[in-house]
Amino acid sequence: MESSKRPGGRSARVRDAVRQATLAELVERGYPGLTVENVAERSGVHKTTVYRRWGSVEGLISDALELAKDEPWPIPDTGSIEGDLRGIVQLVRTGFDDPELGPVSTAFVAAAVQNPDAARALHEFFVARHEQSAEVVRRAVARGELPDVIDVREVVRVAVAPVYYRLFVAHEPVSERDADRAADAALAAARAGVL
Amino acid sequence: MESSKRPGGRSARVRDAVRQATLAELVERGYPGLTVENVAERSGVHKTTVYRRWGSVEGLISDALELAKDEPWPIPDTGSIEGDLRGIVQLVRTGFDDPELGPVSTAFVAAAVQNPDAARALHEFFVARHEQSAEVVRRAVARGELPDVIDVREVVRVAVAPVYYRLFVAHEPVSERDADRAADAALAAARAGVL
DNA sequence: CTCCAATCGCAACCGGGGTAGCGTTAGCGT
DNA sequence: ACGCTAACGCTACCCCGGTTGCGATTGGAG
Repeated sequence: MESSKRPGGRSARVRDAVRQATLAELVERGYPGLTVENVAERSGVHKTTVYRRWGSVEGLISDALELAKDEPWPIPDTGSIEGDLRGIVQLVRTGFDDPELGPVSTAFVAAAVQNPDAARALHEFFVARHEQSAEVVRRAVARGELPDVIDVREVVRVAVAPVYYRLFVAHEPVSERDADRAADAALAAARAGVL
Repeated sequence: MESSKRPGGRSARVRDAVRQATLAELVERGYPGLTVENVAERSGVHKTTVYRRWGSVEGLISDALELAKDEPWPIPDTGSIEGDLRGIVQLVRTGFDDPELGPVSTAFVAAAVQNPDAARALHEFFVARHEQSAEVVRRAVARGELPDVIDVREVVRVAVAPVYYRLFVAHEPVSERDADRAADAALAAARAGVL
C-alpha cells in the first residue's frame, strides 16, 4: 500500500518539504487559507507535482494526519485516576492553546468536518488516542479505584468531550477549571458504574 | 441595526428567497459546496445583489443561523430528570440523523469552525439552547432530585458533549444507547455534586 | 400622485486555483 | 557505469467564483 517504486532520494525530499510546508501554512493561515499553490511555493516543489501526489488540499491534510497519528503523547501516571484523567484533559486543553500546535490541530478538526477523507484519517487518529489514554483507566481498575465492568474508552471520551464541545461546537472559552471539572464528571460517572 | 430603509416589498421577497435557497443548498451540497453563485441562481436573485447584501458565503450562513436561534425546540417534560435529560440528548442525536435538518446543522458547525462570524452566531445559538435546556435541570433541583448548588447549564453541556464529540471530532457513529449513556453520565456527575 | 433615493439587474471583466501535454532529471536495478 | 522509467519541472491554458460600473426598477414618504 505504502510501497512506492522510489521511496528514497528526491521523492523523499519532496515529500518532507511538502509536509513541512503544509504544517507551516496551517499554522499561519489555518485550514480555510490552505491552498496547494501556497504549499507548493513555500516548499519549493512545483505546483503540478503536489497535485499529482496529493491530489488536493484534502490529500495534504490526510497525509499530515497520518503522521500525527503515529506520534504517541505523554500519558500521565500520577498514581491516582483523578490526577491521570485530569492530566489528559488538560493536555488536550493546553494543546489547543499552544501557538504552534493549536492552529494545526484546529485545522485538522475543521478539515474533517467537511471532508470524508480527512474525517476518516481523524477518526483513526482518535481511535489511537482513545486506546492510549484508556490505559490510565485500566490502571485505575487494576488498583481497585473503579468498578471493573466499564468501557475504558468511553471514560476517556466523556472526559475530553466537554472540552472539544466548548471549543468547536459551542465556541466558548475553556478554562483550566472547566477541564478539571470535565475530568471529574467522567470519573464520577465511572464510579457510579454508568460507563 | 436591523432597521433597513426598505424592509418591505421587493427587498423582503429577495431576502426570503435567498434564505430559502441557502438552506436548500446546504441540504444538497453542504457547507463546502455552498457558493454565492448557486444560491443566486436557485433563488432567482442576481449574483451581485447577494454579494451586496450578504457579502459572502459566511454572511449567508450567519444570517441563517440568526434565524435558527430564535426557533425554540421542544424541551421534554417526562417528570424525571433521567427522562428529560435523555430526551434532550436524543433530540440532538436524531436532529443530526434527520435528512432535512441534519445537513443544515452539520453545515452550521462546519462553517463556525472556520469562520469567526459564523462562530459567534453559533455561540449565540448555543447560549440560547443551553438556557432553554437547563430548565429540566432546574425542575429536577426543585423536585429534590439533584443537589441545589450545581451549574445547571454545565449539566446540559456534559450531557450533550459526547454526542457532538463523536459526530464532529472523533467521527464515530452515535447509537441511541450511546446517547442515553451520555445523559446518564452527566446525571451521575450531577448527583455526585461535581457539576 | 409624484418624486427620489434605496435597491436590484445586467454585462463585462478579473484573478487565481486547478489541468494538460511534454520535455527533463535522477532513483535504482543490473 | 549504464540505461530505463518513475517522478518531477515548466508553460500555457481553462474555468469559475467574485468584482465593478452603470442603468433600470420600485418602495414609500410627502
